[in-house]
Amino acid sequence: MDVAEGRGGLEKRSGATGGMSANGKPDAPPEGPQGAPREGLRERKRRETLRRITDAGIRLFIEKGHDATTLDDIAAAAGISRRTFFYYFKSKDDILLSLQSGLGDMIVAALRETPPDTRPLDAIRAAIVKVCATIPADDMIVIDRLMRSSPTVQARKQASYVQHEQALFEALRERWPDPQRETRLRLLAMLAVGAMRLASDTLSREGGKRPIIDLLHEAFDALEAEI
Amino acid sequence: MDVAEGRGGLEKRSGATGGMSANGKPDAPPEGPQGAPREGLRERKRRETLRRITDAGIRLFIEKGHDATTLDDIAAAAGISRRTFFYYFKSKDDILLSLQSGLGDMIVAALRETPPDTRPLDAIRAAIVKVCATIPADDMIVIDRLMRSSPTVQARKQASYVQHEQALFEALRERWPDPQRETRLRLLAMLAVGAMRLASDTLSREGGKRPIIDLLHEAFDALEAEI
DNA sequence: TTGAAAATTACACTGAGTGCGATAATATTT
DNA sequence: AAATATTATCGCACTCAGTGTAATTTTCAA
Repeated sequence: MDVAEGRGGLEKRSGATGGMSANGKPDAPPEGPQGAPREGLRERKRRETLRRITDAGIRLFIEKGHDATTLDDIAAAAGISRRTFFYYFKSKDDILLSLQSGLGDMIVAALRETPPDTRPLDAIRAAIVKVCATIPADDMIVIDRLMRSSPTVQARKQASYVQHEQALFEALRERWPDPQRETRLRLLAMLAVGAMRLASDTLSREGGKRPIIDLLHEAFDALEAEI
Repeated sequence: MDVAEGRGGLEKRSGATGGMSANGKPDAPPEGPQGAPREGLRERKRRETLRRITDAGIRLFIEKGHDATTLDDIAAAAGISRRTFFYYFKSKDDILLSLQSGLGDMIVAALRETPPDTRPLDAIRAAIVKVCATIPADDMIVIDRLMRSSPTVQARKQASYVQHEQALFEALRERWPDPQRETRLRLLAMLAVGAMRLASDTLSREGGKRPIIDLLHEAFDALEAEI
């Protein structure tokens, strides 16, 4: 019983990127032409199973703690075999990590959709705010708490911030390719990811008292004032 | 065979903090009064064993790769039982991580020994440079390469940077307690750790062509120019 | 010397993750 | 519709990391 109780949204997970992005099997649907892709039975089942695994995992992590939850528990609760679990996720930890790993790409995508004449830092801020706004605060807090309960997961989460920073930097450089400013862009990427970290930490520390958007703007304002 | 070959210093490891810093058993010697602490047989043996384990681990990681090296291999090569390994290290990965984890404390310590009238950023830079100067470049590169060969170790390494940042921030705040500047100190800690990361990455990428000190100053200069 | 503390070990156990191969479900082609 | 390919599911056996326990030996201190 490491992490227990937990209030709001839990049966209606939302911004889950899906599993196995780095593995090879799922996460690459047939993709019909366009308009009415039809989505196929297989697709639907796959996503349902993915969802069932994720929900079962999170529920059990909350109920019994991360370490005390075995893969057999999760598989049983999700109605699949232990072996099938590994068809969807590379590891137990990836249940939680998969909810975080898509962030980097989402931010980069949002950055690209930003008006052409925006200043770099404003563009980054807008992209991050836009992405974070789509994630329910309750989910964010629950996931964050669970991640803290396992050192390995926590470490991988922090490592993913480094990935985000790298991806962000590359996206920035692609858009503002002036070599003179490369260092500045690197600094901005650091700063932006730092602001995300600060906001996320504060959100968890406060238990969701203030909305993540406010915390993000606050962090950006504070750091921007010092630059 | 993930990571193979490896040139220079390997039998003469140096900046190893020792094991189990977070566990509970070793790493807390009886500590004689002062002057000639006498060091005791027990101490000496403990450190020798620690060294044997570390050297055996690193050698095997290089020879056969991180994953292909089992704890039995390491224990056998170090002349101890498998069970005794866990008396010295919490996990296989900690062999590598222990070489990194002491950095934070060393930097904080060096920061405290800095002249009283130094500017924060200069103090940080001096502290980091001082600590990094004590670590042989060859060791740094080998360790870094090994760490990259295991995703878990790599993640934990990056997580340790976050710890360093936090420790650094707290040390700074302790010395410049003005609440007005708290955000700036946080930014400086981010920046400093970022500079370390940049320098360390470049060192590995270049294979040690330029000394770490130069790279550090370069990174600090570049980032400082943008602030 | 004697008794406490620390170090070493064996043994047995849990649980994560993998390789292999079989079978069933879905999709695609003819 | 039947044949064929692809994908999903599963079981089994295996390796290996890591832990709990308890016994034994080595070092230290009184």
